[in-house]
Amino acid sequence: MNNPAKKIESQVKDKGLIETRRMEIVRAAVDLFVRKGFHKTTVREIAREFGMSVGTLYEYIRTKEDILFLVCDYIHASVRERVTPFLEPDTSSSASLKKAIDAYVRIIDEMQDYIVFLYQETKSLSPEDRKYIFGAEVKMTAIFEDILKKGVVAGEFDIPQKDIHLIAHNIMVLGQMWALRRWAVRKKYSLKKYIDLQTGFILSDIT
Amino acid sequence: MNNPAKKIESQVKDKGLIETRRMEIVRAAVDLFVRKGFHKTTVREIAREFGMSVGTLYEYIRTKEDILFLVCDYIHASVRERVTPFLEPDTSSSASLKKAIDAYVRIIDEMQDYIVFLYQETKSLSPEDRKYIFGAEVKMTAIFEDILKKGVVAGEFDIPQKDIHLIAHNIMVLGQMWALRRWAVRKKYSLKKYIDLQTGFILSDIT
Amino acid sequence: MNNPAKKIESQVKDKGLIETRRMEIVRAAVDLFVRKGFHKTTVREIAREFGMSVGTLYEYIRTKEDILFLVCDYIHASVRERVTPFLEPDTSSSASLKKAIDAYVRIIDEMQDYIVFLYQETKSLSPEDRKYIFGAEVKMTAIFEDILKKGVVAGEFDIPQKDIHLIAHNIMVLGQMWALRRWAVRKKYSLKKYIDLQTGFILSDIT
Amino acid sequence: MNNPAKKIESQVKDKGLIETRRMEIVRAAVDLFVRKGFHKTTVREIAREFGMSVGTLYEYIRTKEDILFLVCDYIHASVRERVTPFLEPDTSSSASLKKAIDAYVRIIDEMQDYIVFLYQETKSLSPEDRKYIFGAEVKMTAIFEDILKKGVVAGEFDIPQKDIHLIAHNIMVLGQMWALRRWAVRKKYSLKKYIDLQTGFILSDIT
DNA sequence: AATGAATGAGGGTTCATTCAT
DNA sequence: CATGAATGAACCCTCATTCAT
Repeated sequence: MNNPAKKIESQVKDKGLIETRRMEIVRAAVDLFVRKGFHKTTVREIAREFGMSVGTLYEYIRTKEDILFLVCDYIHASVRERVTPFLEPDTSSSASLKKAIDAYVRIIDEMQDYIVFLYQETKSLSPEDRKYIFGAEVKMTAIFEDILKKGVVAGEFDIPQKDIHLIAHNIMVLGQMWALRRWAVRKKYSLKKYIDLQTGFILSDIT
Repeated sequence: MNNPAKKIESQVKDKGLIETRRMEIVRAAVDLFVRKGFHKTTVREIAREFGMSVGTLYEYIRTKEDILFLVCDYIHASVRERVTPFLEPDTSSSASLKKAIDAYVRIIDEMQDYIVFLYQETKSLSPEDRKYIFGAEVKMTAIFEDILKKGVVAGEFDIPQKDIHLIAHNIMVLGQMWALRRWAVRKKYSLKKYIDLQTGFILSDIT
Repeated sequence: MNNPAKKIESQVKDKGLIETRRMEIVRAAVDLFVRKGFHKTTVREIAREFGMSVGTLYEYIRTKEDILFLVCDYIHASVRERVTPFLEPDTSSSASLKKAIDAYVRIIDEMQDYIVFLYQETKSLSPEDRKYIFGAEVKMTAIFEDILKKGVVAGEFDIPQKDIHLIAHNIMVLGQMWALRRWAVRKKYSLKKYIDLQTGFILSDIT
Repeated sequence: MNNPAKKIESQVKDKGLIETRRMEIVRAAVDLFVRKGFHKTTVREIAREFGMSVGTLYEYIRTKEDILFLVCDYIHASVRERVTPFLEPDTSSSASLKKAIDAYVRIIDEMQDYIVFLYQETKSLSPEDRKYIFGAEVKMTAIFEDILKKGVVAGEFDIPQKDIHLIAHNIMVLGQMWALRRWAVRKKYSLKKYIDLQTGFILSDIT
């Protein structure tokens, strides 16, 4: 999928195999982590899910926290990867924005457990890894910043240069909110309704 | 401060003493939790900070998770308690709302570590306790719903009945975002600027 | 017995209890270590021998290496303690020396397994602890240096000042040799014969 | 170099190759062992140093302990091999002895780390292997016994038949002491001075 | 003959909780 | 009510050895 900047050491030499196995590890771990939390998931459980022995698991990582990093990175990359196809310019800037927000929130809807997990366990990463993950969040935010900027240039959006950053963050948060506050928001609003309303609010802020 | 609906069992009979001691426990635990996370904080450490023995600590709680619950409850109660004084009706509904948001975000700013903690560790609570904590969040949200409703009744705000709920949540989130995304938002905006901008967006949505 | 300069941290507060328990730990560990070697002895085994749980064991030490240190210290202290009574000045310097060597070698004979162990496992100590243990060896050597010096002062021994140190070491080694090379030396010499011969050699060097 | 009496099984048929490879293994392992100790050195590390895979390594040995045996044997053989050239009879028995001791201690000085290692890790060998290594020590001791016996026969040394054995051991120990007690002895004596003094003591015992 | 990924038993250590005093 | 020593299950991780390729 992607190649984390951070290099995790491995006993195994075959690069391709490392890639494959790590993907398997992530897939095994992510659901366990989401269901039980990072701390309550055992390395043994991951290995079992992974379908291999603990020993083999440790051939591909150094510590349990490496798995957490791999998982966090995977989630972020997945979101970005899945949003990307919906980012081609549309008939108008607001159409582009609408489409992007729509795709983004729908993807979050599908990955809600993962998003919640990300919010909760990022803090268990080492400062260094945490920084890397924040970097991924920044990149994601930049996607919306770009659309907004283009809209301003096109004369379609009316936003002071300085506020663009904040609105991009607001869009990010509005998406995450669908996952983080699902216990409340879902009771009253369907996904479609939620997207419509929130998109409306954003557009009213910038036009 | 407040009396958690949920009754945590205790070996001790004296109700007043229970109250006092639990407050001490919370104060000892909260900083430890915030600094190191729930899982990485040991009961021993809490007892040491608490100034009493582990044995005594366990006279007032049943499990480590009880402490987590107590702490979560305490944080929530603190926010609500500190916001309340700023809720008296002002000259206009929008003035009331502005004042409430301002107070709310400023309090979050002061308690940012606690807010972040809440987001991260609530999941470690038992489903029952988690529900209780969500209830507290609902109550908090209701504060903003009330103000919005009053503004609608007063003819000052123009919001479909159904959207009020969402906007109240948006306000809640805008506050928490100041804590949760501080690593990004703070680089560009001062607290005052942030409040001004976000309040502006909310008002533009409802007037 | 003695109070190691080095303070090993403990979870337990009662100083007396620490002393008692550590003595029990040492006694449990020493035979296991001697029989199986340090690395092949499990902390679990020590605990079982100790008659308590692993948890309890770890209340009194920090790491397995702490046990090794305790054991090494104990062995050294035992030898010194048991030699001391035989160190009162006798009718002549050579009588004193003979008595001291005799006592020393006989004690080594009784503690031979321990002595061999000391030679083999000291290297597993941290540099700091190793230095401490060497210090004990130096003190022991000083006992013989003292006797030799007194004999020189008394005009009974004829040794250049500079050589005293080496002869003291030779005496130390002659004792340890009885333990370290028992597989060879014992086949040919009884303990008494060994002591007589070696004492003779030492005396012929210095008179 | 030499051919251990003990036959270590091997998957490989080619005898010459076995010999060569085992020599490489020893050379790879010996420094690792000396530096980190037997238990703290992993087979993986040895293979890496050896420049081949673990699999290949295991073609030439059965267990990690086989490597230890090979290394111990190698060290012993090295000492004996290097001492041998200095064993031709000299003008007199005491000249021969002096030359032998001098060579022996100098070689120990050069191989001090190895000697210390031998003392510390021999116990990790199987009883059978240990016996073999002791045999090597016996052979080495016999070298000095021979010189002493010749001196007695020549009428140059005056030692009761029975004591020869012990003196030979004393010479062995005096050499090893230079390595084992280097932390103490070296502070006061140069190698040359040490040899002179100790040789003097030995000669005074036997003439 | 050479490789190196796979194995899994077992090691040291931690820590929430209990209970005798 | 208070204490803190005792417990032991459970955790993360290592590493000698094997075996399919």
